[in-house]
Amino acid sequence: MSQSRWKKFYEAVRKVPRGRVASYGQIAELAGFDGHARQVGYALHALPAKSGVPWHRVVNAKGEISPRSAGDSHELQRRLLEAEGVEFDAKGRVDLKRFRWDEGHRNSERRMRMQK
DNA sequence: GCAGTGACTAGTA
DNA sequence: ATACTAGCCACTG
Repeated sequence: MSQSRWKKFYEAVRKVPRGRVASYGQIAELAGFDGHARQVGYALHALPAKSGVPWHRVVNAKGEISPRSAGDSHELQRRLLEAEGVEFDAKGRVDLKRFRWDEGHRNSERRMRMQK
């Protein structure tokens, strides 16, 4: 089944640390399917709620919670993220400069220091 | 196999 | 800054 393909995405999502977010493209790249950002979204869409995958840490490239075609999961997503300490601006976007997760996260600390 | 669809992105206007 | 466009590619009917 195609699930095995999505499993890679799920594993990648699981790597995102608490209190951080990653973009769909980032997840795809991390999973070894660079450029398949859309499929990440599709995979998460088909993801069972009880899978244990922190899907709520995945946002689009703008740091925004991508609009769903249906459902209220976007509200849940925001609640879960705020519960982890992720802040949203007035437009409902995450401050990527502070919360975007970098694989190398080499500049994380530097950013922390420079952080406005 | 073709056409429509989408929880995306990077470009362009 | 926002709005629209064209690539993108796997899934579905």
